[in-house]
Amino acid sequence: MAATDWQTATATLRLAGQLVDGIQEGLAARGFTDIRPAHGYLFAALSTDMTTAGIAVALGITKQATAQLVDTLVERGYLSRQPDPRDGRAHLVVLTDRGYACTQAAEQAASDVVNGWHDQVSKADFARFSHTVHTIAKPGPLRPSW
Amino acid sequence: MAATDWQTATATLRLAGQLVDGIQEGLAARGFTDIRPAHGYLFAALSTDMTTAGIAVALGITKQATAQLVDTLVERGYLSRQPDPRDGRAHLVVLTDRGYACTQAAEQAASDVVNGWHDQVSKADFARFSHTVHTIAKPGPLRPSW
DNA sequence: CATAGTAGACAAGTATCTTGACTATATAGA
DNA sequence: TCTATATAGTCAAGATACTTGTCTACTATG
Repeated sequence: MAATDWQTATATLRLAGQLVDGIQEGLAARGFTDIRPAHGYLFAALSTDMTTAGIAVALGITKQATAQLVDTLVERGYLSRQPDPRDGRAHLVVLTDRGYACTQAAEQAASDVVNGWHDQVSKADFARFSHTVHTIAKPGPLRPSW
Repeated sequence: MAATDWQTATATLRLAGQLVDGIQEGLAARGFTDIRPAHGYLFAALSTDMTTAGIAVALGITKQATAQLVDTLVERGYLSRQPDPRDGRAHLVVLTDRGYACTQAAEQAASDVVNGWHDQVSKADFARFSHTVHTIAKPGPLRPSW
């Protein structure tokens, strides 16, 4: 029996929810208990030498919301703000060692979850699934699902 | 080049986010502009003759949070509360006509998004994708991704 | 050098949850 | 039947993750 589009949609949403929960649990198991999913999305958007405004664009949220998340992560020792040598108004947001360790742990936790998927279907099915997801998920900001 | 597990994970999260955004836009296009994703999750959890407490279990959130969402949807004309003939403490939450129309619109909007996926890959790839998603997404509450 | 644009901070408000405490009703056991 | 316990729902307060609006300091353009 073929699944309806609606069933495919809800299964996709459940899968994403379970992935987020799995990453969250994996981070907690690795000692990062003060990180929430929203912080993970920020980490994922972070590349080198980004300003708050740049992160806001990458995340698709406002500068103010970004600044609040960055504030929290600076307080908790995951990020620091450095003056931008090329712009007196701006600060560059950089990962601390702890922040880098956290991103590594998050990637491992995500990998563990995806490996669990791998074990439930054939190698060929998983490869097709992965390929299809990459094909149909448009590039763009990685944001919370609301 | 095979994608890493991390890339598969992030693509899955982007896909889910785009699905939620698409449903949201589809609902707005059909005239339901005062519905938010959290309300959609509640609609999805709703079957006939459910109490607030039952919905809370189905959604995986507290009774209080459920009651607040139901309050909002009653105010906006999507739901009504009826006394439960079998339990003097309880109220049955039922869809109004408008609420039913909204769930239909949401399913159509979701279907439109999934059809967009369909068009980007072969029929066989989509069928495998759909099957794999159903296999690896564990049953359980359909909740927001954080 | 004047003007317009951008980075970020400050303040207030909204949506979606949480925990804790409470009332009213239901149910199960002595 | 009476009592103890569990459950449905409400009220209140607080946390998190956003929003809009406003403002200052600095940059860039012409």
